Amino acid sequence: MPELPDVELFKQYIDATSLHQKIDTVTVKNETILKGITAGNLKEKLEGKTFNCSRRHGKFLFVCIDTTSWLALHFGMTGFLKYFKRMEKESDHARLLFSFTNGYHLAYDCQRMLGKIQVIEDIAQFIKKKNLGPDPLDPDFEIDTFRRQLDGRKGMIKPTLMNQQIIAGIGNIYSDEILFQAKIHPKQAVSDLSNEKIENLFRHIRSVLESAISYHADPEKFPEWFLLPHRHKNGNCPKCHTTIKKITVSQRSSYYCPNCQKQ
DNA sequence: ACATTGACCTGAGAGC
DNA sequence: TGCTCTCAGGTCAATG
Repeated sequence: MPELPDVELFKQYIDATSLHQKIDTVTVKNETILKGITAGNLKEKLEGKTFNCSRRHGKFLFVCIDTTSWLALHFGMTGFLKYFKRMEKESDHARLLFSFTNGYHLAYDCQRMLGKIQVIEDIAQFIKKKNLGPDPLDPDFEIDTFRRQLDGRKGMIKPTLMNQQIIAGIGNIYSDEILFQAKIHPKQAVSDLSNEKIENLFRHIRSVLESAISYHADPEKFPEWFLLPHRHKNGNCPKCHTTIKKITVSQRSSYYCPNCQKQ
């Protein structure tokens, strides 16, 4: 689930539920999701503190603890957050639990444990160290930046869009949606894209991600012209009704319309 | 420097 | 019912 739109919604969720609440206890249920910090040190670092603000870059969510530290959350393939009061409402794979003094809890749930939580000192430094590309919803991300990022690339467009070092936040699902809206075949070589195609692609990156957030990243609420609700076996293209095709592109399944997205 | 591959995890669902 | 196999929206290190 967690690509940029999902993580943006997690941010809104944490802002609406967990900011400005005193953390009473931190329970680490599975230490594998911690990176660079032990359960004991994390407890020590957080208990008695308050989450004051949050930020997002690509698929990372940052929650500030104090002036010199942030909690950096990554959700892997199956991570999400859940805020609840009664313990029987706790989700099945809660790996980390923040219990606030108001009696509520915030769980970090991650079934496959591919997500990671760490404590960092500086977001800009973290982004630089990971070599993350620009966030496509950042107002400073403009067409010229995008062109520069694609310059010299020889690979296929889909894996390029999913490369976090080129643009941060797009995964398997939304790359399919963006390419569908931009009418580009997932295997199209980046070097073969015309200027016009690149501009069009740039526009669709923003519009798809923004729309997805506004529809709560829920395929059931997506408008009819989205590919996502039809992105399955025997699905039909919402534009021309051709049967959606499934292929493998760099080891990930890709769905596209063979009529609208010609190579 | 860039592109591609396999490994890392767990569990749901399909097929037998 | 129970077993096995495949697949899943993530990255990362190692290889060509």
